[in-house]
Amino acid sequence: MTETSATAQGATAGKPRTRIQRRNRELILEAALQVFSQYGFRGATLDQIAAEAGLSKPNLLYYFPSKEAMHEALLQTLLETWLDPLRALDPQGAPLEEILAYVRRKLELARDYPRESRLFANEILQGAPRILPYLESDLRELVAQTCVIIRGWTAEGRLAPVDPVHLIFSIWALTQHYADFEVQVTAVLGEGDPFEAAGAHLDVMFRRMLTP
Amino acid sequence: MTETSATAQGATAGKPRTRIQRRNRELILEAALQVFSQYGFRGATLDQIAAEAGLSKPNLLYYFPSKEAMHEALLQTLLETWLDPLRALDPQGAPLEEILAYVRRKLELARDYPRESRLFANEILQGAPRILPYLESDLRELVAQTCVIIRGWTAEGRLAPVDPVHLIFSIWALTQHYADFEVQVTAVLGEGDPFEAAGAHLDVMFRRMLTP
DNA sequence: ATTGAATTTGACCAATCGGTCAAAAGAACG
DNA sequence: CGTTCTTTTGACCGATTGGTCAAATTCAAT
Repeated sequence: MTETSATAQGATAGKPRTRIQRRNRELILEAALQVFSQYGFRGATLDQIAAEAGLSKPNLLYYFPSKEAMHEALLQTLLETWLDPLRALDPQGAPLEEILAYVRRKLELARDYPRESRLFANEILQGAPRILPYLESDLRELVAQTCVIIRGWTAEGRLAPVDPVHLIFSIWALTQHYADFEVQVTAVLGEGDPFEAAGAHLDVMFRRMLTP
Repeated sequence: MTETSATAQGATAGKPRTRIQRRNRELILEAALQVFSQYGFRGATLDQIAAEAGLSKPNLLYYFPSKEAMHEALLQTLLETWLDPLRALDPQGAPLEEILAYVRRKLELARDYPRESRLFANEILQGAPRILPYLESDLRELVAQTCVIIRGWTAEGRLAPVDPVHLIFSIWALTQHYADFEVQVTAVLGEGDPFEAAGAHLDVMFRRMLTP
């Protein structure tokens, strides 16, 4: 009672309860990802997302209070999973193999979740208005920790001397490029999966760069 | 006479004649670059561009027939200058130094014209609807030619064996990353110019990668 | 100063934007 | 079956979108 707005009760706060809620939220987020990743937040429209999801516009707003809420939901789940591979770097492991595994995992992400990569790219291009605080706190801290690990490896002579931060930037740039600039890559390369050749290329390159 | 629309006569077709036309077209393109590079074509609005340029919206449309015309004008001048450095690769030069010079020049472009880089990134992210034909023809051809040069160098043993196309992709990815993801880079790095350290880093990395 | 062209703008337009709401339609359960 | 809660939607809202247009202003050259 009290004040029940038109919004789904279980949808906004707490987890979705019924299976139809789960299904439709999934449908909407999938469609929103498709549209946001291509046109960015401002360039995307609710009508587009609604059409893509096969739902009516008011129905979208029954599950999410606003366009921004959809975007935030996507960014949140993205950030959670996006940087996990970096956290998986094991200081005890073999340095070169650890980094190569990270590169491989990151390239897999670009191949399997290119839209998520583009969603992130769009957000950054627009000045990261919604995730800047996160970048300056959590991400920055995570990078700093990883740099300690890398510096340790180089100090032990198990890794060629490298600027650790820019090494990380390099990995991000090289792997995400194949997702974010996929159109350009395939336009230049023609048909065929670019990721296989890219994987081999990156493996060789990083091996040369980092072998002591 | 005949049919003079409200559009500037010398502005649409041919080069701008009066200095006030030159100045205002410049003002508009500058503002349009600012807005388009941040929000992409769909996310940008004429009111935003008008405000940025300090002109009224109808005045914008006096110099350009449409929003799309502004975007096209920007993309065209961009494409002309963007790939010149690649054309400057000299098959007679020292392979490693030629490539390093290209990397340096590309990084300078990212530092001095980050908005142009982001404009391009936005266009690609949206599926390159306006420049795909160019990518599939001119760019593809240029890359193919460059690959011949690189393959020649490796065949002569003056360059470590590399997949030439993916080497080019790597250069693009690494240099443009500092322009397109500038917000993220500075968020992680804190204040200070990232380009100096990036330049040193890339120099070392590519030297290791490509020294036979 | 006057004229004729170039430039600027306020008012306006149809279409689309994100979002609201009451009412209809569908499920769930006795 | 009827009832209650959930889900869906058509109609609608004010604001903003890209773009038009006639009138007003400024400019350049006599």
